Amino acid sequence: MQDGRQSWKDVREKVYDWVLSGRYRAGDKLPRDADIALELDCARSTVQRAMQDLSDSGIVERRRKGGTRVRQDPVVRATLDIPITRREIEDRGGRYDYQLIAQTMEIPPLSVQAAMGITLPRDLLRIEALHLSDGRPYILEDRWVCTATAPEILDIDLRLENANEWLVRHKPYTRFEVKFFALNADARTAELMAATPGDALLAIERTTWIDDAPITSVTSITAPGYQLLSRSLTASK
Amino acid sequence: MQDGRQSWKDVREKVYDWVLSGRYRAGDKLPRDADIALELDCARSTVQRAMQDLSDSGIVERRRKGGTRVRQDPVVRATLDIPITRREIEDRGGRYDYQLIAQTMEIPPLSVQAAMGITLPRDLLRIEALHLSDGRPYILEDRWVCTATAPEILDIDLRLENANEWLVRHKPYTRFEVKFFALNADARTAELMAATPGDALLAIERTTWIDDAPITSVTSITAPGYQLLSRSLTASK
DNA sequence: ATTTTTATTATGTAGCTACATAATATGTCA
DNA sequence: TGACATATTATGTAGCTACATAATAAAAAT
Repeated sequence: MQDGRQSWKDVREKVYDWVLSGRYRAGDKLPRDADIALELDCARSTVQRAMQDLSDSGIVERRRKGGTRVRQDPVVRATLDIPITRREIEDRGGRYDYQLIAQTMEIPPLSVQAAMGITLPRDLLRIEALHLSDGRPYILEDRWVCTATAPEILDIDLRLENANEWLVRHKPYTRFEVKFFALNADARTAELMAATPGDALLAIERTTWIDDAPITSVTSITAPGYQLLSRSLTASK
Repeated sequence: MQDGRQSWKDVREKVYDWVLSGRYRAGDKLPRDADIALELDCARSTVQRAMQDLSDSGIVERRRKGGTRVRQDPVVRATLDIPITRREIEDRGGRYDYQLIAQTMEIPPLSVQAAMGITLPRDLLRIEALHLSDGRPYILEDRWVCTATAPEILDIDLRLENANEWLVRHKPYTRFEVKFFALNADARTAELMAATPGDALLAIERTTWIDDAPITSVTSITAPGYQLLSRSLTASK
């Protein structure tokens, strides 16, 4: 960085220090960007970038003409990376295995229809598969694929190729939703996951669309003890 | 927007369309920003902003001198807003109630010490409290507060004032971590939450620091059926 | 007094330039 | 040939200007 110059990250930190030190408290109005720029001796565009980031992080609220205020009820905004399962395992140094359990054409249950936003019921491709880490069950996935949106998947041999990875490479999406919840392992899940029936398992449901057409909805049931961690934010980037 | 001008969001959409259409596939190298700017007739800075956003979303990878490539293994990057419980309930039109269960000074278990990064065990303030929605148990929180970092909390009457809200207003943090997992309700939790022992419950553990000093670590056990949803990303902003 | 219109103001954004930075490619010397 | 120094290149960032946009405040009209 050049001498007299300072990064927008420095500006963000300085402004946030004002909040930390109590110079500005929850609900207080901050000076306008131009005045902050003057005080910190930098360009308004630099302040703008810093304030935008503080706004993205949920620390301040900005309104045109209204100015910038410290948020009353700061939300905790966490960013989660949900990697491809194979990578998640291999990055930890584990051995990844994939096992197709079942592949059928079925009319999905109402819960899946709702998640995908489907109105008239139609046969979808259902794939049940097991992801293993070092030979142990890691994630049990129950996937529904809309063959109207992704007909090419019917030509794939899903015993050899992983549906998740094929979709992620060949069917980029424009929108997605993720849902987290806990469920008790039923007898079949417990057997497949080498768990005890009744065990509390973390489930992650993901649905993707290309524009308004649903591509796939998958519920990943994780092995007992699985934990999902956020990437630390706020001071990072 | 002025006539000839186009937003960086338009540029992002156009470039993403190239990925969707297959003009550039996973692993392919995209033209340099300057050339894209020429093709789309806009400034390089606009392309830079668009590409930065695609990079943030996990769609492309950028490296100085190396250029920009479509990611091989796109990660699903979800953003979660974890609001203050009172707001979460009131925003849905519910009635919020808060109930302090216990307040003690204790040496925390190893798991909490680990989460906070504490080396030498010391008495911390432990708060157990129940958040209710329309009179029904909603979240059971088990909180540990580092009284060295936040001594002022000892002057607060926690029967009247909610520890979470007090901390969030008076102890802004510079770093935090979130962890999600599932657990089976034990007898005591089941009783407090009006659940059945063994029920699978979603738990959210949050720890905050100011610089390197831990402030608080809280495990929020949610009521049966609780679901956590992501804010939809990618096409938004 | 109330509604409507107009001015004002703070943030938002695009384009430009100049330079920093990091990674790679090239060239030089032993 | 291999190690090291140097040049090149694409992205990253700060500062500037100009104008857009939205929200509010002030003024005018009913």
